[in-house]
Amino acid sequence: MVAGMSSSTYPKAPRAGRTGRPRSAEADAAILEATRASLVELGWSKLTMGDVATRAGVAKTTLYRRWANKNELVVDAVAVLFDELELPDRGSLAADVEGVVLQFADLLGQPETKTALMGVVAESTTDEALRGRIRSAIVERQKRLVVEGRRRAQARGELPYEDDPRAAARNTDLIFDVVAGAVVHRTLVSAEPVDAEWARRFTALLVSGLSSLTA
Amino acid sequence: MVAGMSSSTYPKAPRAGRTGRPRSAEADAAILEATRASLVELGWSKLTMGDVATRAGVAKTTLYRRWANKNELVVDAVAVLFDELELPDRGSLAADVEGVVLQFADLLGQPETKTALMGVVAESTTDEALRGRIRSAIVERQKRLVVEGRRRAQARGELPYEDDPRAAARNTDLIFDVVAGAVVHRTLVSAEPVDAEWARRFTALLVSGLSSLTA
DNA sequence: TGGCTTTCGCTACGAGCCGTAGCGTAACTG
DNA sequence: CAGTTACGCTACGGCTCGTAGCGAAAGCCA
Repeated sequence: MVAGMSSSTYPKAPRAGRTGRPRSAEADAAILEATRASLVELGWSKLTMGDVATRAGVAKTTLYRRWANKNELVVDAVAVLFDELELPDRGSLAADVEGVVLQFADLLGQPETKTALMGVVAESTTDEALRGRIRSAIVERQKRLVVEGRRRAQARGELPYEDDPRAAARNTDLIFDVVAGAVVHRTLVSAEPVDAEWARRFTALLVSGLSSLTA
Repeated sequence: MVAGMSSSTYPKAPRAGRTGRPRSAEADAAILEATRASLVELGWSKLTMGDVATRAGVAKTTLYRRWANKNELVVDAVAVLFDELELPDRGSLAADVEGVVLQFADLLGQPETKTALMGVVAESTTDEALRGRIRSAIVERQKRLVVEGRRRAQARGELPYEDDPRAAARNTDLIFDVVAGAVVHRTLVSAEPVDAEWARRFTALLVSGLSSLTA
């Protein structure tokens, strides 16, 4: 847990003034927890604001004081789960890749994570604001894992240094999309498990390319 | 257009008997077309059965005679779009990969495709039957592109032959998840364009591995 | 041709959810 | 204490869902 910056930044910020009764932090936590629980049981389309309110032991109006709609609520409810991702130094580039792949797969193995992630992505295809929210809350944060992994590999001499910062950024984006995309596709579209053996074979492909598959 | 086997296999099959008024083929086409149009304008969550019926010039009850719910309808409406994917021989493994990546990116560039694909995937995380429907209608069909591409590359001497059929199948699945996953993630999650330059760099990474990125 | 079967468009309906308004009460500030 | 804001609760109009029932249309078969 490094970041922790998931402060209570609602879409609907409380009035700038400082007086009056403050919003209940317990209600915040209860609502987000109830949202995750409801996602697990009901899935994306059958999740209702009324059900979340009931589970959280909170009035429905309290939800609407904080979030304007279902999409905003679910993004916030799930974003904190991604904060758990870490990248401890496992000694080699391949070991680092394998480790983060398995870690990400565990995260996507949780029903609320995969349901919510795909749901908000689907909505974001017709909602520009939501797209930006996903990018800042999830995508940009996770890229740090790639940056860190490359930096270590370069220090070990496993990868060449990249002088042009723009090219380095492009490579970071590319690697991120390949790693995250493969795990997401394997887990959610192909609906096959990401186990240690798959992680090992994927890492070999990523590090050495197609010709390495039968080696 | 090779397959074409997207015959009118409704979830709700007409009564096995052969007598009586047949279902209107024009209505079928109009409904599926209206579904795609509605996806573009309204997105996944705001698409309603009544709206689709109105657009198609058809009674709402006619929809429910064919499809039990929104998920089934959308899967069928979008599945045919994937039939357009081809894999012409472009002379080399790299060229074949680049070609199919750009082709797949074009497909995902259509609003109805990305909205529908992510929407049904999200629903499939809590719907086993829908998951199977996606696998058979989309995943398994597209894998043929990978099989064909590998076969050609082996014939050219670009890739070694694989004796063990089980290992070959595992490699096919792996490559499929990496290619499709990267394109989907780049397009929908990172929300960045898949252009010719990205396709070229992705192909280099896939064929030769991480160390090739700065070459 | 007539009889049988199934689909069609149409209308109507109960049920459920959405998002908001209004009220009295609770909590915190100066 | 007065002022301000959040809270729980109730109620509401509006929309969508999925189904039922009707008469008419469109096929098949004797």
